[in-house]
Amino acid sequence: MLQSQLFTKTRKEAPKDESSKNAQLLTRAGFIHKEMAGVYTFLPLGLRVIERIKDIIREELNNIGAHEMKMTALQQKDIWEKSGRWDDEVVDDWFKTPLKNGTELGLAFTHEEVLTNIMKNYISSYKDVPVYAYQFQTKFRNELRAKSGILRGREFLMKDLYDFSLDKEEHDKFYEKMKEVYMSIFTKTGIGEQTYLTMSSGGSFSKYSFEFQTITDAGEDIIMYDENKKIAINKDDYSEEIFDDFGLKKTEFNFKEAKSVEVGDIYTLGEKYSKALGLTYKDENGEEKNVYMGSYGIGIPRLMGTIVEIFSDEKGIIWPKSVAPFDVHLIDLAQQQQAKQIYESLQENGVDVLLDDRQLRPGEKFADSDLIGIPIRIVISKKSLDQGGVEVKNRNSEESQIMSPQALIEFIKEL
RNA sequence: CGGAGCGUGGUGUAACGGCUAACAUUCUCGGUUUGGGACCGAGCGACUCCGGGUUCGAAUCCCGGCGCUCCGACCA
Repeated sequence: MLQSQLFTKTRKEAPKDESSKNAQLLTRAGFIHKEMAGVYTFLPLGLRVIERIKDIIREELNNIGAHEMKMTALQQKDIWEKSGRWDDEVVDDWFKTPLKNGTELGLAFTHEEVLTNIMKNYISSYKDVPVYAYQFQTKFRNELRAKSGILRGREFLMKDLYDFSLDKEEHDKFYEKMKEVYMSIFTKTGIGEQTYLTMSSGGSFSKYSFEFQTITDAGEDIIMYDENKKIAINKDDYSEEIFDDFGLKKTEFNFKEAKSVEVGDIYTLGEKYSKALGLTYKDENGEEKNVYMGSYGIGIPRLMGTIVEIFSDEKGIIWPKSVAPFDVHLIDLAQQQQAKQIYESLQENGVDVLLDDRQLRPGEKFADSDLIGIPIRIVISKKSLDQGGVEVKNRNSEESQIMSPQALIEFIKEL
């Protein structure tokens, strides 16, 4: 992409209606635009990051036999009444609205009921399960208080996966697998080191569930975590009881306390929704059984915001390679043909390049580059050409090296 | 939903109840400059969030609304 064609601009100052680091940096660098509290537009750079994150998740989920689909954001009232979740006393963050013909509907806050209802068309035999289906969908939560930039929004993109299993045993196996898959996703997006599989109370479906908590001061949760054993307990649930229930000895752990963000959660739903909506199959003996379910969520903007909270310095964002909007930021200070040639040959080799072809002073280009945070910066200038090529520098290091255009291609391809 | 704070050009700030609402930045034009948001000059850009009230006079004081941020509660 040519930076001269990118319509967004950077700002020196953050708008005063943002105080979280993620929203300040993402706004200043031109990744997001706030529409209202908790509601953000993702601009071209921001969308690229979203798509990179989605790609990582997709690859992991497709690997274990899950299939992507896309459900609707408008949902009918009656399937929610069957599970009892239409009631404001049960779920208090609905956005509900009547149609012109009077029919009441809800804006999606989750999709258990919807997908369970869909699956009634496709699951009728024990041979039809397990089914693993997921989507990336806009979710609407009528939060009393949106906060922390893109970490808690009223409208946000969520990856939600649901498993439809034969029985508890089959579901449990998948659940264990998802623990690994989630960890792998968070590792690939760059926050593996800070992210802990965390035990917490499980809500209405089961006594306990697991969530993935990433340590950062921007978080609204508090976890007790063991760095070596790589496990944590949500502080709300940190008790003798939980140790007993999991058969663990408190003395075997060295727990520390930290603020954290819940970047993902995995729930066992059991037969709650299959029973409520009548999703059953016939087993080998012709007997009717309820499908056994689980749900697995990751808030995509929240994950993106968490990454920014962790990886930044006083100059701007420092994207992990895997989720950066571009692989390389090519900065042309020479205003000659070489930059265009390198730009094109990098692209031919499958490298995503942002070429800063604007006629600006070097200082401004460097400042923008640091703010936007693309992991590799390549400068082509009179100075670098005199020294025999281009200057390559990582965003997170001060050192740079000169290499020839040919060597550059090889160097980038190997990363 | 309880509490606190804040709403002034696109952005960030200033202005005792009293001149034409100021400064910086962005933007436009001209000049100079080209390895860390450089410099000089000239411009454009505001019903001071909305509605009432007090006053000779309100960005400023009072009431109501709306919006935003933060703390707490909530987060299936």
